[in-house]
Amino acid sequence: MGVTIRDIAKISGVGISTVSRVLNRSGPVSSETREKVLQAVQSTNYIPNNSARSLKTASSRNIAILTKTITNPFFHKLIRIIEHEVDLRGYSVILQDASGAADEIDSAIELAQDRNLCGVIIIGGKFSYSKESLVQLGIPCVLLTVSAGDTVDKALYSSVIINDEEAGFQATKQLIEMGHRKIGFVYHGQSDTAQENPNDLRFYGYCRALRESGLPVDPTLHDFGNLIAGSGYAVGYEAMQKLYAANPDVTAVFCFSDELAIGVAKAALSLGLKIPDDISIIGFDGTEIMEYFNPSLDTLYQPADQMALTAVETLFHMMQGGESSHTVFNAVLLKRGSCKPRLR
Amino acid sequence: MGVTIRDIAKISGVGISTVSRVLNRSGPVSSETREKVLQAVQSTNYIPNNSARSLKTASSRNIAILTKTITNPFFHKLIRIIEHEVDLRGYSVILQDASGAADEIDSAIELAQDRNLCGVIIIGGKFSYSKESLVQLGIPCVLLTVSAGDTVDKALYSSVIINDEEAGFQATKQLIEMGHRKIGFVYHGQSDTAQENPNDLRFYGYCRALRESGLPVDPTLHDFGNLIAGSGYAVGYEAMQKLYAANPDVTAVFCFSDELAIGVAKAALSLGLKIPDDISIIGFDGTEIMEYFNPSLDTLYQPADQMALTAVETLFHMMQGGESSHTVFNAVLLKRGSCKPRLR
DNA sequence: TTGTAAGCGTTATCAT
DNA sequence: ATGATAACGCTTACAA
Repeated sequence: MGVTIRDIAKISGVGISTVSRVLNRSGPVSSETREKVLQAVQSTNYIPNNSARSLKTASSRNIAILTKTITNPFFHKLIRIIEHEVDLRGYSVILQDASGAADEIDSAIELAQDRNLCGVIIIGGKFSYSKESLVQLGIPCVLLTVSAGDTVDKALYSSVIINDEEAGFQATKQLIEMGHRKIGFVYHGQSDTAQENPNDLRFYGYCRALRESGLPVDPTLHDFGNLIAGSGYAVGYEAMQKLYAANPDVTAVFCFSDELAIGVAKAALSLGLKIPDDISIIGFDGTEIMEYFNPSLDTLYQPADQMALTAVETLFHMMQGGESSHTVFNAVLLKRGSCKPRLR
Repeated sequence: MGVTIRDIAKISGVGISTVSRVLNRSGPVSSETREKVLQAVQSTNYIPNNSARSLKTASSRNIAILTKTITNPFFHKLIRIIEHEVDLRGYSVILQDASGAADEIDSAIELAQDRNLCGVIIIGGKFSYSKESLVQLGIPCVLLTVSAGDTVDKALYSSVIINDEEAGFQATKQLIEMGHRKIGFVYHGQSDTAQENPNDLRFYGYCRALRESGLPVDPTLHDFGNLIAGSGYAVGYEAMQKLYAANPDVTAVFCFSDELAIGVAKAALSLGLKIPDDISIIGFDGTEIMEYFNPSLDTLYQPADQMALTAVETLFHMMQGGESSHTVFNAVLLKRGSCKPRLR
């Protein structure tokens, strides 16, 4: 169908290996010859076939983004930036939603081998990583927004995360300092795995802040039983309804994500509560919608751009044989007025 | 590195073509032999190399999603569903943001050849399509949410769109029937291309409704000059500020997207206007956030699931040699109470 | 029903 | 500095 390297060789009157050398700068070529070849490439619109190259070099110039909770707007932001950065480097992004897969790392392994992937960035989710699976994966892997925990050798993968526990602590502490005593925490429920995940970590931060202030960790403030399977908005909405039913005297809610926070806020407003007069709300992620919501909502900003960029840089570093690395960013509290000191 | 078809052949004591036949059901194999081969595949965890297959068959089992305005939440929804459907069919999705590219169809052509793509779904944007480029692309192509217009042979591509003009007409007409006379329209500005695009089409619908009711098409109600380059939220916010400054007596706004509508709503609220008492607002897309915004906002729902599914089905139909097709869905007005009859 | 062998379009090794 | 030529792992005639 298309024009091949052989055509270019023929047209420019050189051998195919010379063409290859020109295209890949993989060897010495006289500037004269180089010109002729480049001419031919131009005039024919020649584009090297990546499958052939991939077959030969066992490297496809494809990296995959693997994700579970693909509905989260914050993840969209990450994906968008990753795609851009990867594109800049001449690679393509394969998007793979692992929501369905029981063991998503396995689907990554399969994809990696099948598609000659050069690397994988895994976003979010509660993945069950193990030394074995990471080794079997066989290609550089960066975990973004999650960590594999201390049980796995840190050299086997890289990670880019936020200081989840500390951020959860700070948000809660701030609410406490504002005089709040009944502080709800809305998240996706504590996980049963031994894995560290943002969900649990932020919860631990929440608990630590309460404990340090001598406040009880009251299950009715964070455990709402089974919630509907739906978007973060819907989950947050339902959680807030249950929270309020169990604790009409709740005065503040800290939410695991902005998505949940909006659901919580909407439910609060529907219950006739005023934000921040009756109830203070803090979200997590720092997505733009939080500013445009009515009223604007406080949120812990995660530097999505930097995190995504770091993930890509780290991945390419590893792809070039570099060491793995583990970066932790700090969340920044953006105050928009949805939190207010509690008057006695 | 990995185990190859030759290994499987050796292990199961057959020829490699037999293995291939088993794996692809591409020829007769005795069930006995088949078993042996399958055994070997199982025990070795053999995964065929897609690059080799792709090189040989000139088909990569990859399809690409090309998009410009990748920030739009409605597009995220489409992408998510497409990815899922494509995955179900054993193919992978390459995500390509063409925001930067001057001529995005060119980057599609390059990608198509380079990556042996099997098909492309192009979402949104104002692409400059031409017969030539579509022909040169050489692979099945589905335009989602946009059309190439009447100048291009409909056989060269498929499309899945919404009835933009009619929906714009209906939304505006409803506002008129509610008694509104000064109705703003916030969109991304009329394009200069000859291309049909949703932006212009909804605007035409807006104009038609006004004309049919004998109302003037007042530029100060839809032309806000140069707006900041930012998210839809930010653009909507600024547009509403300008709209109100020029027309303090505006009583309704129809927005091209939900994203814009939220920016518009936020600006209106900041200006001290009450929704819907002082101003009625309608968005477009039917994204979930419209329900959770405070107050909930009316929107023209686009059936994202059906549209994405249809796009994938159409693409695969074409990939199997089928004809192109052009599907138009109808937008449905979801009333949430952000529009109210205007009292004289 | 099965195996042999010839490519697919590259890259890379080796002579020249 | 350049050009044959042998892989890479697979599919697919064609032979057996």
